[in-house]
Amino acid sequence: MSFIQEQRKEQIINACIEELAESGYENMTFKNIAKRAEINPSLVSYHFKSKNILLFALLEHIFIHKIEHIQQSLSEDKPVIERIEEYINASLNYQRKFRKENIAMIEIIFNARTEDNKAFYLMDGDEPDGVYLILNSIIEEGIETQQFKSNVDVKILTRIINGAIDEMIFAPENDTESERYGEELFKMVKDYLCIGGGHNE
Amino acid sequence: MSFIQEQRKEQIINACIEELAESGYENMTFKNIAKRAEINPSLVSYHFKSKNILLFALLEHIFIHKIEHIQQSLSEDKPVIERIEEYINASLNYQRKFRKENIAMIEIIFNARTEDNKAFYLMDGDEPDGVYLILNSIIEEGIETQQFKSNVDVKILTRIINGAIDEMIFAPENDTESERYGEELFKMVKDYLCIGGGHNE
DNA sequence: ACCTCTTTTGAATATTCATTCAATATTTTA
DNA sequence: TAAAATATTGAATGAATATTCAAAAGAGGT
Repeated sequence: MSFIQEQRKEQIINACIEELAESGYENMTFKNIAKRAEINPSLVSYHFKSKNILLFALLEHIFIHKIEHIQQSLSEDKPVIERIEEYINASLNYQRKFRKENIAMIEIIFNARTEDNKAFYLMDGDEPDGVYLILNSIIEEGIETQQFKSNVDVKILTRIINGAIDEMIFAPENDTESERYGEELFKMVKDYLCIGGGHNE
Repeated sequence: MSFIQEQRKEQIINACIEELAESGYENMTFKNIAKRAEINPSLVSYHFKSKNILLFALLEHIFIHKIEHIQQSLSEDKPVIERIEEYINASLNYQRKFRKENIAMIEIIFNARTEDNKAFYLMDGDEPDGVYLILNSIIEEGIETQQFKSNVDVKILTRIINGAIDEMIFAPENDTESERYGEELFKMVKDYLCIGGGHNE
């Protein structure tokens, strides 16, 4: 792919993110995207053969961006439980710092549909992916190295944590609230997860 | 309002719920609604002056339905902590039993926008409402009666619990999984919430 | 049976959308 | 520099949309 193509595609994708964050999915039309990118609407069609192709590219772009952000926040050498804390904080941090990307992601996931009309958010991959995969493997490592209780259900805990994190979307955009939220969530998870936290094994 | 109007409106609302659950927001057109209800598209316009009026009516209908379902599942006399358990189970139960209504609700909340283009899911009421309000007051009662720790942040905990519950949407529709999920979530909350659960107060 | 109000229809309107295409401009290659 | 490939434009197409409206059908009361 030529340099100019790369550049145009990124320009279009950025315009999409802004349009989505500001005006929502139903205003993410080729016309509005083009206006924001200061190009001709047909050019969007030219670079992305169809709207669905554009949506998939957009989603992948944001996914990678988010995963990278979280990965970078995780240390290698610290105890596993601390990496859980880092994961929670990094996720909440992403929501604040990259609110546009985060909202754009939500807009797509809950609005877009495949060609056979299946909602993105209801697609059931049996294997965890994306950020789910990261958290999953941290917890699994904790169990294997006997730092976490052996009877923990990884899938369930992953879901609970990510669900709690995602819910912060609805909260007002306030840094201190978000930090406290992370602290409390982590406290809760730690006691549940760590040996000697009050549970029967 | 005449009897026939009541009846028609309910018929239209039910058609909407089915259309939303089956085909999603962008297929919830007057034409499709009418086809499902076996009436003329203009008749939908006649009963609901605009699409947004229909959306609000629809949302209210489902909210009330959900709140009633949860309220009915809560006992009056049991200890507060058990009502938390009931709340969690009733919420998860609703998601399974009334999946159509639940998905319809999500479709609206994440897709619909006010006339000044504000997303429903990003509207910030400062006061909690709906199911948030129910859980909020249960926790508050527990704190006041000193059954729960005094330093618990009600808003944060409410958000964590509801977030974890909502995330189960993404799970495969499996009753046993959902029940186990509720059990684990409750375990976690109970230890966090109850005096003698391992925390400093 | 007649009148009035409500309900329902079918057609018409105006708008918006993604996509296509031929024509033009720009860049790359030889 | 000439030729070829790529990038960009503006106009056109066809399909789908919410909403309006005049007319028809139906119901209830007198």
